[in-house]
Amino acid sequence: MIEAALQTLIEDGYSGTTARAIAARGGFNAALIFYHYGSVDELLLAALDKSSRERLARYKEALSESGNPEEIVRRAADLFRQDVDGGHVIAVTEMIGAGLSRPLLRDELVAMMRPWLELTQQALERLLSDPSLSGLRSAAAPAAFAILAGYLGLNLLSRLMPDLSQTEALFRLLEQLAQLAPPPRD
Amino acid sequence: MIEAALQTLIEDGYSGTTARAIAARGGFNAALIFYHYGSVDELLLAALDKSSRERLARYKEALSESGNPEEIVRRAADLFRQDVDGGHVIAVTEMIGAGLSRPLLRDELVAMMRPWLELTQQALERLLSDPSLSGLRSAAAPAAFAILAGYLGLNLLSRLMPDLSQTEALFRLLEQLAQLAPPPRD
Amino acid sequence: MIEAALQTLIEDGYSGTTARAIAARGGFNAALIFYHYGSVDELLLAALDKSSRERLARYKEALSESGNPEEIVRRAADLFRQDVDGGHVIAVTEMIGAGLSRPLLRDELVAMMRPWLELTQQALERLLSDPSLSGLRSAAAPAAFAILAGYLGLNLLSRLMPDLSQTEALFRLLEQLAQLAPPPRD
Amino acid sequence: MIEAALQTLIEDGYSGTTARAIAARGGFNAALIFYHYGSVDELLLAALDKSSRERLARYKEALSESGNPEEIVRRAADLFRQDVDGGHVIAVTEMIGAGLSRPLLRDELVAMMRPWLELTQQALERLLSDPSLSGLRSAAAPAAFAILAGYLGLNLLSRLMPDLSQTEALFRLLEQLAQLAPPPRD
DNA sequence: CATGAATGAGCATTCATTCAT
DNA sequence: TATGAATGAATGCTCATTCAT
Repeated sequence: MIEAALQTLIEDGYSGTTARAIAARGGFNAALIFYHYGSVDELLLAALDKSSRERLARYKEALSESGNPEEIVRRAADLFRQDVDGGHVIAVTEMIGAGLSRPLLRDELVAMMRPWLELTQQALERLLSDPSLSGLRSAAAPAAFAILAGYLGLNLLSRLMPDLSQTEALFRLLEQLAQLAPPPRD
Repeated sequence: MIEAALQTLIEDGYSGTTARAIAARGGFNAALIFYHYGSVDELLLAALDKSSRERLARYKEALSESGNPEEIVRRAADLFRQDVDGGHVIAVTEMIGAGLSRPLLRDELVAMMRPWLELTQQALERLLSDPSLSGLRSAAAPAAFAILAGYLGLNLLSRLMPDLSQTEALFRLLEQLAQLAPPPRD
Repeated sequence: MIEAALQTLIEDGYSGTTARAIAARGGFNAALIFYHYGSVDELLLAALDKSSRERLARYKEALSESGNPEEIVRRAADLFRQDVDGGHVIAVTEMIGAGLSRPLLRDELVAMMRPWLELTQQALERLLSDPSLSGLRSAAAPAAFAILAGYLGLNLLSRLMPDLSQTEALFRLLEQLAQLAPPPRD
Repeated sequence: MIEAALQTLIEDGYSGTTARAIAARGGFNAALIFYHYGSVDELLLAALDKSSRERLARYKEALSESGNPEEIVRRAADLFRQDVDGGHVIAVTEMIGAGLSRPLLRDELVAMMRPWLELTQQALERLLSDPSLSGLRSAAAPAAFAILAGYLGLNLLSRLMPDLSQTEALFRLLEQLAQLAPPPRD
């Protein structure tokens, strides 16, 4: 059910994700959605939450494994590629777009995004922990925000104009930049 | 009419931007939308196009005025702030979200985004024209793409979670980074 | 539901047979039409199909019962009178008029008319089976077509100008003509 | 204007014959229809009336020219073919279908049909004027009604199912039958 | 005469949601 | 737990008609 909701969200967009469309994809009765989740939005939120948790766990693992900055960037980029290909990012983006003008949705989405912000910020702080970079330490919070924003925006643009997408070139660029960073000490 | 459409798009999101909602805001009959534009989407596209052109012109002007990188970043940041406050970016983002699963919409939106991509890339190429940065010259295209993506993502996140927004800190960070860049020679 | 659709078609014509008009007559919600039939036209087609089948069965029975030509004509005329009074023919005619410029409708209507053409042709061939009429045998197909056309046209005209209708006189005439035909042999 | 109305009626059916559609075909402003005719239906009626008069005159001429029954049938059949091909009959039929449930339309249409009924009846009476056919003289009125009905019904069916149409075979049959009739005496 | 713009009513259709079973 | 049927409120869109110019 959650799977069907997510897939519909990814393929048909928020406005195409009707109770009937989800039910048709999942092969169950549309009324079940209301029986189990109360509303379409709540099912969508539950689906997104599950997907978010699972992916967050994988990112945590990838970032916690030791390695030099270059490797970390590469691992994160790999995960990002998987997420983009799997449509997970688009699902988040669709919900955010819809949630902007729906306070209830928004609050839930914010709660869902928070751990991502924290994870990113921690990862950055670790990268910037080298004494030579102490001047950049205060940049961790805004940079984390920017990375998350880029994560969404990049996916949005890549989907909109796949022909002009520069996402791959961008990842290679980031990997090069990461080589300039000092290796972790731990 | 275009004004009413844009405002509705900004305040109520794409799915809330119905012909009747636009008409109510603008104080005219909903049928007029179809008389003049044929469909709601076409009105929205026309509105977005107008808004996009106007803003693009202002950015072009701001970027073409001479100045060191720091000033250019500051001017661009000022424009971005205005756009975010005015909701222009959110209008684009809403349309992109909607256009993802609507090929007709998508094509028009891509055409609308292209000049922005070009403008950004040209500006970057000028910034990177200093011989000392020749190694980064090939980065202009992916970086332009990333900047546009950040432009959208940042606005999306800022709207979603205004309390956690780091946009201002980010701009200050960028201005600091810009100080490191070599000044233009011309 | 089918009943309400048919009655509305008969009384209000094709263009008056809106989902709301049908629902109002039947005392149910208009959305039900789309839930069960997908579209107004499909409901109309289903209604017409049911009516057509039922009446076809009755004609088949009436024509298969033995009797001399005069009796057969009389039985057919009786059925025709019932159909005209019940409005069944007008329902068909309205749909045909509408189907002329709607390919999908037309195909279904043609399929619905075919068995009538066949039944009429078979009945005529039986009437013309007498050796003395062998010269007319090839007339069965065009005559069947003409009879069906007359069936529709007569009803159309009778409805349009009931005061000038000569349908009854026509039936009496046909019965007289039938007396001239040789009785069946079997 | 009248031409555009007629063509639209023929090609798009009554329900497709909107003020806009007529205006688009004729290349004039839709409001003109209301300025000159008051309503779409009135324009349609005027168009039909003009067409009816013109064709009636031609039939009158064809039937009044001397000739044996066979020739008369052939001339009438030729005119019928022209009318069917030109769509004139379909225009009448569409209007009749629409007029059935619109009393105002109906009255006008009846007035328009009357001279056709009279013409047909007179032609029949002339054909039946031979003393040997005195028994059939009372058949002229119902037969005229039947012929008019067949005229409409045949065209309706021919348009609906052109592949199965037997109209041509029917005309040949009628011409053969006409050979059996006694030649006129005049 | 002619037109572009405007309007209110109406239409097919869809949707989230409810409810009896 | 699950479902088919039902409903009221929307939605995009079209239409005949009007009106100011």
